[in-house]
Amino acid sequence: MAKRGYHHGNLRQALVDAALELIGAKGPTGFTLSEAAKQAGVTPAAVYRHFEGREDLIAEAARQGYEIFADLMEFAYESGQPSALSSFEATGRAYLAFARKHPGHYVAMFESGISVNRTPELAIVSARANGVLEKAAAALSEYASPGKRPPSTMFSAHIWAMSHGVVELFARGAAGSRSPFSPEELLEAGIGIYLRGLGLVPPDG
Amino acid sequence: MAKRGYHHGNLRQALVDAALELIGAKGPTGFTLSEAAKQAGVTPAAVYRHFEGREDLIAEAARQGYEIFADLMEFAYESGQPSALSSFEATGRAYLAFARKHPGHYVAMFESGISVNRTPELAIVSARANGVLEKAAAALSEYASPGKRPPSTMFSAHIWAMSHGVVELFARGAAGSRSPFSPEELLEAGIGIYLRGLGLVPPDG
DNA sequence: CCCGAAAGTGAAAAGGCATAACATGGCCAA
DNA sequence: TTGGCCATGTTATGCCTTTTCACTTTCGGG
Repeated sequence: MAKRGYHHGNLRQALVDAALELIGAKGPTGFTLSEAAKQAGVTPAAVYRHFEGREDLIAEAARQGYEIFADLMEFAYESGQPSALSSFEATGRAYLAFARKHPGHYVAMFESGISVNRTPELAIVSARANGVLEKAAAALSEYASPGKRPPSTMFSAHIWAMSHGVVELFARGAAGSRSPFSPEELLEAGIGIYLRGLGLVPPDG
Repeated sequence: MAKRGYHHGNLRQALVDAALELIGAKGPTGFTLSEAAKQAGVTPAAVYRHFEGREDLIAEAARQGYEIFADLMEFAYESGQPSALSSFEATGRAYLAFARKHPGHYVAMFESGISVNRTPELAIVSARANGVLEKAAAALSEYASPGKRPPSTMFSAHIWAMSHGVVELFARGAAGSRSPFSPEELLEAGIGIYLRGLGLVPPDG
């Protein structure tokens, strides 16, 4: 697996790994194709044997991120079964956990400026991640009175939006720069209030 | 005002305007200092008579954005008075409206990677915008039963997070790429459910 | 009127992206 | 075993961007 001699052996993935590390450390702007190449022990031109360019490399990093993300969501969903509520809450927590444990992937996915519609592959895997949350929302939604519940796609969109907003505004950047609360308690409380609004959790203290 | 001869007359603001236009059109990555200079009818080196560099120019664009944003929030707040609820809802809507009407400013503020703690000025004006939302949240919060309401700073953080999440995920990028709902109805419904969770609006249909 | 400082120019260094022509060596087939 | 194909990497090159430095032009106050 190590680069023995002229041919690297596994350059494509080595470049993705280098990109992830650099993007996680210095942001999508600080990341340069040249530095990723150097880190992989190769000249910048070699990158073009495996990717169409800088953007394409970032897109592949994002794709792998969505793959991991979808897997995590599915695992969280299973862990919460058979309770619809605990399944849902587990998937909600998975979002923040993913952002924390995979900063490079997270930034490539949500802060690098690449569109999810850039390639069909990216759209598909992103839809898979989205699908898990929607499934969890749909199952939980059954327990709400039909009169006041929104469509489950809207339900999941709300949860995704709040999760994303909490991560972007309060979990990234200078620590706690914008709020005295930890992102975890912020998100937990926010989702709790939202679910109470749907009548899905009891209005206790 | 027009650039008559050697001296421009108003280059600093002309550069900011060019930057805003370019950032709004091609994203923070697509924006280059050189192109902004060209658009202002000046060589790239001239930029350094007014800004420390590329980042500083973006930061100034963001600062002006926060200024407009804070003004909008304050105006929305006043418009809703004396009702705490309508004041609050107006400020919520102002977020999305701002993102729609000032894409360049919005991107410079939230997608360019500049930190709000970059300069004291930026931190102050951002705190001013934040303060309006917090004030609206605090006023409305009075009507919630003391037992189940969160601190008003958390309240406003939730609203800000959901607004930001909706804009980022559903209002920007390929239109409607991730949801069949318009950002406006998504946000309106989401905030409505959240407020119901706090017992601040009646649980009607 | 004149002279100093503010504001813009031109040139050049350093570095990134991208392409093209060239080099290497792994692997398959005869 | 050996010859050659072609995937993979390198070197060379062009163009663009950021940033700095020395130089020039103009404005405005004494």
